[in-house]
Parts: sequence; C-alpha cells; structure tokens
Amino acid sequence: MNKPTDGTVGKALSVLDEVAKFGRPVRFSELLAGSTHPKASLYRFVQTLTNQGMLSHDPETGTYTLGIRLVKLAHAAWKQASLATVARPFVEALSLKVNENIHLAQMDAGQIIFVDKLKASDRFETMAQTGMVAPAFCTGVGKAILANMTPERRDRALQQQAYLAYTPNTHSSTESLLAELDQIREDGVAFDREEHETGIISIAAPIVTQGGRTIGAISIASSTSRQSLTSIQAFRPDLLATAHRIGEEATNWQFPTVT
Amino acid sequence: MNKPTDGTVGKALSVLDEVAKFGRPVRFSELLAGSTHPKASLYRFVQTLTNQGMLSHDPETGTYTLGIRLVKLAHAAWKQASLATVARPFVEALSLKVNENIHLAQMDAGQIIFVDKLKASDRFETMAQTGMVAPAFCTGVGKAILANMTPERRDRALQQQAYLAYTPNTHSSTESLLAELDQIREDGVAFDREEHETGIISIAAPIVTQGGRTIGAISIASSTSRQSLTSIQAFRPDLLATAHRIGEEATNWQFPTVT
DNA sequence: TATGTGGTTCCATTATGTGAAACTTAGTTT
DNA sequence: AAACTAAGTTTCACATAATGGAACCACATA
Repeated sequence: MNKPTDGTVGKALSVLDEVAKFGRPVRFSELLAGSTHPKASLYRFVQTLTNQGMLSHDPETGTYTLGIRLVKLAHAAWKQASLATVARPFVEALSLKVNENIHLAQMDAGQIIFVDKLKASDRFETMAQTGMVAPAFCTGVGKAILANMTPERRDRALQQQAYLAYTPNTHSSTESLLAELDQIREDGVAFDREEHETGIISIAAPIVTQGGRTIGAISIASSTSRQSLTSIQAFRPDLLATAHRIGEEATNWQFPTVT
Repeated sequence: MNKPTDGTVGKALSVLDEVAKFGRPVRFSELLAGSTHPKASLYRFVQTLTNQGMLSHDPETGTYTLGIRLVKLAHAAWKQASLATVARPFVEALSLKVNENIHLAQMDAGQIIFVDKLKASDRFETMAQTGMVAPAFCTGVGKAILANMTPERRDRALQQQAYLAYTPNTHSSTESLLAELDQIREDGVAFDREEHETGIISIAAPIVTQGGRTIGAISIASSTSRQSLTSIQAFRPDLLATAHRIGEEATNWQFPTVT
C-alpha cells in the first residue's frame, strides 16, 4: 500500500496521503495510530509540512487538514501539466454537442484521476469533481488507457488493481480484464457497462499523441435511464474525433523553445 | 523570497514552487539556473519528486511539470480543508440572488488564494480559477481578511506585501493601507476600488467563526460597466448575512468526535 | 492528589543527504 | 571524422540532518 518510500521526502509526502485518506480534520494521535513511523518522527513530519503550508493546523481543535498550498500548486499543475488546459475547448464543444457528461482523465499509480468533468445539466457541480480518483479496471476511461499503454506500464498498473466487486458487472480478475483490453485496443473505444456504479454507463476513447504515447482518455457518460449501451454507440464518431484532435493538440503543445 | 527552508523536505518542496513559477514544462537546466542548490542536489530532488508523482517527467522533451498527485491531493484539500465545501450552498444561493460573480478566498503567506469562484454568466469558466492567487493588499477579499486578523498575523502578512502599482488606485504603502484597514474593521465590509485591475470593483466581507477567528472572506465582484461603487453598496446586507452564515457553519463543522 | 492520554522536547547515534568532480550522451563545429 | 560543447547522470568520501527511545509537560478525568 505504501510506496517503497524513497528518502525522507517520500516519507513526509506519504503523510499527506494519510491525512487525505481521512477526509476530515485529523488528530495527531489518529495519524500516529495508522502510521508506521515512531511518534517523534511523525511529529517532525507533521511540523515541517505544517509550516510549509502543505498541512494546516487548527489550534482550536488540535487537528490537521491538508493545506491550501496544495490548492495553489494544483492550480498550477492543472494549468501547466496536462491535458485539461489543452483539451478544454474540445471538451466543451463535445459537451455542448452531445449534451451528456464529459469526463477527462489521466492515470497515476494505477488509478484514474479525473482532470476535468463537464456536466451537461447542472451548472454548479462541475468544479468540485476535478481531482477525484477512481479505479482503472472498472471505468471506461480507465480501460481505454490501460488498453493503450505500453506493455510494461500496463503490467505495472494491473498489479495495482484491487478488483473490488462494485457491481455484478465488475471484472473480478486480470484474465477477464485482459481479454477485454485486447478487444478495446482493436475496437478503439471502451465501454463502462455499469461496472463501477449501477445505472451509469459510458463510452470512452484513449488520447494518444502523434508520437504514440497514451496520455489520457475522454469519455461520454450517462445513466441507463437516459441512454443504453446501444444508443451511446452513436457518440462514437464524435468521441473519436475529439480524442484525436486533443491528441494532436497535445503533441504540438511543447513549450515554445525559448533559447 | 525563499522560505527559511526547514529541512530536506522544505528544500524539496521549494522545487515545486520553482516549477510552478515557470507555468510551463521546464528543463532541468532551466531549473538549475534559477536555483541555489548545486546540480547534484537539485537533480536528486527532482528525481525524488518525480517518482513520488509530485512532478512528472516527459522523456520525449526532457521536461518537468507539476504532477497529477498534486491535483489528487488538492481535491482532498479542497473538500476537507476548508471553507469551500462548507460555504458552497451559501455561495451558490448568493450567486443566484445577486447575479454577480462571487469569490471565496483564504489567506496563505500574505497572499490571497481563491478557493471558489462562481461566475454569474459563463457556464464553463468556473473551475479553471480555483487555486489562483492574488495579492492581499489590493483586493477586496484581501483587505477584508487583513482588517480582521489577529495583530501578529496581520503584521506578518503586511511584511509580505509587495505594493506593486497595478492601477492608479493601488495602495503604495503600509501606512495608507493600515488607515483603510481600521476603517474596514469598523465598517464591516471592504471595497476594491479598481485597485487590482482597472474596471473591476468588489465589495467583500470577512468570514469569522463564532470563536472570533477570521478564516477567509467572500466578495461580490463586478465591472464598472455593470455596477458602481455606490450601487454595489446595495449588496451589503446579503453579503454580510451570507458571510455570517458561513462563519457559523464553519464553527460547527468540527469533525464528529469519533472516540 | 493520583492516573491516563495526547502532545512536545531531548539528545546520543547513525543513517541520509550533500556537492565537487568525473563521466556519459547527444548535438554542433572545425 | 575528430574535437568541442552543453545537458544530463552517476560516484563517493564527508558531514549534516533525520532518527527514535525515553523523558517530559499539560490537561483532563477519577
């Protein structure tokens, strides 16, 4: 579960994950309980992180939460790092055209991270979702990415899957998943057949640079009450076109050679 | 400029800021140029951060960007840490009622960080803005917070102001600022009189817990073409009411005592 | 006043980070 | 093709900075 922990920095950063895992303000002792580090060491980590602004300490309640510096950094990350910025116009266009929810995702440590989510309907809900994580093996975007990664990376990612049975349709082993991945690679798109959440389906396509690197995926998601696995097939051309355009754009989006 | 750098962790984290500052994918040598660390040390930091997912390395171009792990963490931060989550319903309500842009901000290291921004008009632009930073001394939210901090914190924050003249109306010294802060504290609301950006004005109120701690600010922002410094006075009651409600809510929002 | 629990500090030990310098590519010039 | 250059990577002896057991403090509750 814990990364092999490289160096002091690694250990300190892992504390951030611990805090994140709680999802609420957390006492030092609670952290200590779930931690492998001895008291004094953990204490120092928390101290350091706090006056670095990565954690914030509420003296009134004696609790820690993730710090706002993270929000600041993430904003920069979101803007510079990735897909999201480059893809925005295309995603918006697609959202308006098909009038369904669009998800844009990248992979990290075998997990899917949503870097953008546009809801067709609700005006406000949009933001709160960026940064959410989901398992790769049972989501459309996840499978689309897995199917198109380099074999080494895929193997590593597959190691990290947990195969929880979220719904009756969820894959339960690497074997069945691998079979589908082959088929997805051939077909060009992946489907979420209510594998992560009952009633939610999606059609997803990988985003590939012209150099052939898979850098993310985009999906059109809907509910079984609005669409069916058959009807969402209709989105295929628009989805693939959009994914392709984003891939192109991402390729050219190298930083302007300043020298 | 650099924080007093506590420990190895501090140094490593400062590298993240460096990368963020560029706002685009960055070469190792570029980082080295702007860094105080010797080559080998910086190299190790970058290595560590990279395989921690805090940076990401594009082997094709040999550049580094901020990693997605930050986005993941920031999501958690945004949800658990702060204001934003608690304040959401109130902010939305206010946004709908006054039909102007609402900003929600917190303070970090003398800077304003926007933790939520709701645009009255544009349906999409909302997200991209969370995490943005702005100077405290020339924004409505900034002054509202400064005016209501504890003296020690305020002094520290004032040290960190740069007093750039963004517009003709921008404060240029601590003295003039302090005078206004007194008046703001008395009045209860702060105004941005085109001090940060010409044509943009706002009315802001601090968010204070029942324990008396100022934890952020909320503002209604508009353009001089839509509103005037006089007309936005009309928002005062709604703004104050909302700020007060959020303050109350934040006070009670201690984590459920689990033990 | 005792007893316990969560939080903070000490300090001798040693593991870890340090950085000058050497090396390895890859790209450019003579 | 050889000679140069610049960017990135590895090495290694050294000293700083992290470590963690244990003692200590503050504040509850009995």
